Amino acid sequence: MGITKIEAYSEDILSKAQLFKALGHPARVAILDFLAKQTSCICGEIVAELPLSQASISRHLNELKDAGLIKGTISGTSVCYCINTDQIPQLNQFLNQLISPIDQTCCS
Amino acid sequence: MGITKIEAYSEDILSKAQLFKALGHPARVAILDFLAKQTSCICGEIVAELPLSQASISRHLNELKDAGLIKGTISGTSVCYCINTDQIPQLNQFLNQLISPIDQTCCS
DNA sequence: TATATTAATCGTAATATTGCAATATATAAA
DNA sequence: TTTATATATTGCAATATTACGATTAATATA
Repeated sequence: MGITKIEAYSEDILSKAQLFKALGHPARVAILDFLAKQTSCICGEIVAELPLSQASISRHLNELKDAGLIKGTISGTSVCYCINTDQIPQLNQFLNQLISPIDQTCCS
Repeated sequence: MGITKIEAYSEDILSKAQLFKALGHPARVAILDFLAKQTSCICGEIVAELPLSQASISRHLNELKDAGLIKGTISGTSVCYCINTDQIPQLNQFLNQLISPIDQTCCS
């Protein structure tokens, strides 16, 4: 999506931005939302759930996996996807830091 | 970034995806990180802080503003930007829901 | 008024994303 | 072994994003 000067930012910033980016598409939010309500999941069910082709969903699943937001294991002809919670606290912490009490005297 | 079938998702999903998308760039994460440490801020200081041109930063600030993640008021020749915390809880809640205890029997 | 300062906007080039159709791959079942 | 089922991958075409330089707009100051 255009040229990003990734070399100029800290690992920490880049890591968060990448995770948020992976979350920055309705299909992927919907997939995670769906997975959060399941104990396990097969890709096919997601295809039935979302208004996208199987190929598109496969791509989104792959992006989520690359970002470390889901993990999957192959079982027979189906693949089981689950949410990988490892990265979530990092994002929650960042968001909480944004809320943290500051004296907003200028823009309010 | 390609054609997204936004009309097919719920408002709730779209809203979250849009916020995450706005957070999905290192420059914008860095801007928010910087703003979180200030009580007030002038755009010029951000320009000095980041490895981007003034024009690029102005665009990122505008995107953050459009997303409702910052708010700004013009004061003299400078503009004061602050974090708008209104949307944050929505994201925190979503992330927490992803972590929420589920019986992951399949992918572990 | 003229000049300096600050931030927004415009134009353009490079690159990334999205979606679908078609195809490939792999396992299960007949 | 053949066929069916399920998921992944590839190859476009359309569109969005990013960054920068140059310019513009607006205010402050001399």
